[in-house]
Amino acid sequence: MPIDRGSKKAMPTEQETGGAPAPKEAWRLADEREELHARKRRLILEAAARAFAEGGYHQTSIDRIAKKLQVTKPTIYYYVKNKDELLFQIAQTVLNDLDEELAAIEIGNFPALDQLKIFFRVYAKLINSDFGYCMAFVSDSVLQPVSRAKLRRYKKEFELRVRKIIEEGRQDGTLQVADPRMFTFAIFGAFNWMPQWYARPGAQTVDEIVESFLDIFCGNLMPSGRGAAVRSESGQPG
Amino acid sequence: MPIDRGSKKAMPTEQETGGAPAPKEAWRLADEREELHARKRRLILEAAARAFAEGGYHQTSIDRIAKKLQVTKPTIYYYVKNKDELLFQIAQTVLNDLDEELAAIEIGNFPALDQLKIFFRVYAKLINSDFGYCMAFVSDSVLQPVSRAKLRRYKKEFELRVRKIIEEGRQDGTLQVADPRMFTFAIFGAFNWMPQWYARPGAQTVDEIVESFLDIFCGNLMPSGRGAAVRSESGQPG
DNA sequence: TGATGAATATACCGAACAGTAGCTTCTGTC
DNA sequence: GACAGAAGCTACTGTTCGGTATATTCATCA
Repeated sequence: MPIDRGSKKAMPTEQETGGAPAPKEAWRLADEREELHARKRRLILEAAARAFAEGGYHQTSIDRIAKKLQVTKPTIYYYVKNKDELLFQIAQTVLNDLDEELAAIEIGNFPALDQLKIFFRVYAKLINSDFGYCMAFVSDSVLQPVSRAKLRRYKKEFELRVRKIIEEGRQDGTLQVADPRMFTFAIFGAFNWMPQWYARPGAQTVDEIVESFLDIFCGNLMPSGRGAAVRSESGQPG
Repeated sequence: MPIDRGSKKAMPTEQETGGAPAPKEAWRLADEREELHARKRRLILEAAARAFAEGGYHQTSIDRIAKKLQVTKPTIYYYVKNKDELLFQIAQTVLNDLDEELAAIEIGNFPALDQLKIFFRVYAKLINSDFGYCMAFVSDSVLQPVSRAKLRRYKKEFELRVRKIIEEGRQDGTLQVADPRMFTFAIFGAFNWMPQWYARPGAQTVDEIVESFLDIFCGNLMPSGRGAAVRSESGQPG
């Protein structure tokens, strides 16, 4: 019976078993094992995400994912409870990443407009990855109601945080926005749709596209001709 | 053996069979039958579109669609060749509708900006219907390569026609657009994403949302008070 | 060296479902 | 009223696939 995989790291805070302390060596090995486990789990998620993004959730069998990793189906099930779970974990991973990024942005005390731009540069990268694609396109309607509701709540929370930035931008006058709610939907829609038309090693890089989009939405019109989309603000916080 | 359902109406131009002409009555009845057939076929497509939109393509069995229509599965297959075909027909119907609308718009000699607005008012309605949703979200990756390629070509053609309108708008100065291609992607993305967040009988009507979006993209400042989204190029701070 | 348990494999089950064969029924025609 | 063909049904097939029971391998440890 496999142990509970839910707990993140289970860092053993000294010997819980009051008796003789297990040798350090044992703990180290246990940790390594756990890390290896986490790493393999991650590999599975990655293979799944790629497969889902390429062929769709239902057209992708667990067997196929297993074959890609050169293992067998039960091995997958050793690391993941369900096919659903697979998808759910993928989406959650993305949302966690996004959460961290957004938190960092919120802390750094930039002007709202800059916050928005920084956020969508990150967001565009993510949404064009296999993970991001799964989160945006695959996740809904496939999951169990509970997981679905959870993800929706999470997504909604995001949208609100971004909307808040937009509202700030409107108040300090750096963003000309009539209806922040609609604006949020529009800009998310535009970015979310990217993977539908953007071919990976296309003529344009993701970054170039992002700048174009930010131009469109944030009204940064270039005074002179082409490509004056100067990234005025400094780089990422960090 | 059922007759070929591909031909649209098969209007019998007088008696093809050189012999005795069939009585008019017979033709009339045949036409009625054919019309009834087409109508039923349409009902099937509608039921399918609704089911696909609600539950996803793969989660929807033909049996389920049949049950909704209070018939049995083989009946569906009497009208449609494949499950694929079902989806393909749905998408094609939408694209045909869109084609007609766009053609009408192109003919009427409006200014580009107006053309764009008229188009997206129609488009938003469509994309929020079951048919439109299926076209935008379900169709890809599910279909056979041939059908898929066909739809893609069709969609691409559209995008180009709309882009052309946008380019005209740029040239006559009614649209401030730096990169028409990117602008096209952005605006389509925003609209395509609508059904992901818009709840049918929501606080806002589709029309209201469309106007908000057109505001955002086409800089249509509303005369009354708030948020005069004057999109004349306000440079970026810094 | 034998015990333990993690990690992977083999082999299978049962359900769901697309699609079909072939029978029946109903309607208009001759 | 016999025929033809459209329209629909019951009952079945074949396959795919998620998921599992169970065996096997292998490293760690006592």
